[in-house]
Amino acid sequence: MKMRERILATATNLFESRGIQASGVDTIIAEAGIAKATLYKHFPSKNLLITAYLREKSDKFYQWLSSSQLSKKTNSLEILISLCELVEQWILTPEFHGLPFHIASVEFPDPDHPINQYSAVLAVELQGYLSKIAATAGAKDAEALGQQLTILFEGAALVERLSPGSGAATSAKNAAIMLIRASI
Amino acid sequence: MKMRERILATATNLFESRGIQASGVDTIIAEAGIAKATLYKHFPSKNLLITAYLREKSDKFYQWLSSSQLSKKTNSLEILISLCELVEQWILTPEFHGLPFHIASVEFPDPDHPINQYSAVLAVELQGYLSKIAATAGAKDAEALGQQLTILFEGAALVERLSPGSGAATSAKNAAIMLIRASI
DNA sequence: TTAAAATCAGACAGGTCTGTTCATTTATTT
DNA sequence: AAATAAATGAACAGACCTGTCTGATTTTAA
Repeated sequence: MKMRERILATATNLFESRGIQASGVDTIIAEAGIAKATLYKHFPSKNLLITAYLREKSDKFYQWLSSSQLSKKTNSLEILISLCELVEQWILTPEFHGLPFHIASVEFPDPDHPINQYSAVLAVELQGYLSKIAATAGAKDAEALGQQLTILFEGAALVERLSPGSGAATSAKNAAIMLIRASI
Repeated sequence: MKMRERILATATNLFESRGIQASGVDTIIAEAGIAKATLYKHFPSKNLLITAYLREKSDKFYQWLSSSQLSKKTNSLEILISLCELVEQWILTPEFHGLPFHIASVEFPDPDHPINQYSAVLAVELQGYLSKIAATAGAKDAEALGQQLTILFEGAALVERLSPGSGAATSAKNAAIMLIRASI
């Protein structure tokens, strides 16, 4: 299945550099150097290609987090602070171009559109993931802290994207650490 | 100049309910009940219409803030906490559909595109505005606090838009108040 | 080597978009 | 009432979009 990966990788690059809607199928196949029929054989519609892109990006983020030694920390405060530092790193990675599901939800604002619905699912997934870490770390109100961390994460991703180099990721990390300290 | 306002109001409604790119000129004129030439007389291009929309929305936000009794508070802590409550209210208003300049920057991700550039200007404007309030309230590091409030504001706007009724605005307000208390 | 599957190039349909043009009609103003 | 300005409806150009289809060619497997 080398073709499928190549298409997805090319689409990912275009989606993140030019936007999803702005990346036409013709552009994707030209960039990937393939025929149009080939793309439509692997992804029967552009929506399915976008969905695959969103799923893959989320998966990679969680894989990256779990591949760190996050779960090996014993001190509950350390776990959460490490999480904040990892998220900060993630945002400051040069390949970071904003949270994909969030961008997708803005590009497809219709609540009935499958891309918007899938984006909402991925957003809930993220908040659940962060809340779960807060819970295992023993935060007083894990749900509330999880939501606050989500807000800081998404906000920092936004501001850093709109004003690169403004230090938003670090600023959000510092805010998150303060909230965590107050919640443990 | 009644026509100009009518066009702008109609465009605003469509931009916020369906998205900017998804709202074609033909849809706008049909909804406003006018001829196409009339729209292009008042706004020579769609970009200028979008720009006018963004400018107006920012202006209205600042006007709304300054029309509150925010500046009449004497206690510096009270000023900032009132600000947080006002922003919370703003987000929870039924007419709120996310921060316009932020949505625009996602819909036009090309840094060379005039809409993206104007969005960046408005984003900087917001952070400067919040930092200034933090400074006059006597925060230790007004720039840092201003940025953190911006991140919380934008993040809450995002999450509340993607998951309406999730309490993100209130969650962000509580986080902001904690940061403010630590900074005064 | 032969049969099957995958990929290719490109045309095509049917739709959308922004922006222009023009002759006609409606409002406004003097 | 006459002159000026504004708004109308409708067609048009030129470009782009997703998705389908066809026949030729290449790659893979038996």
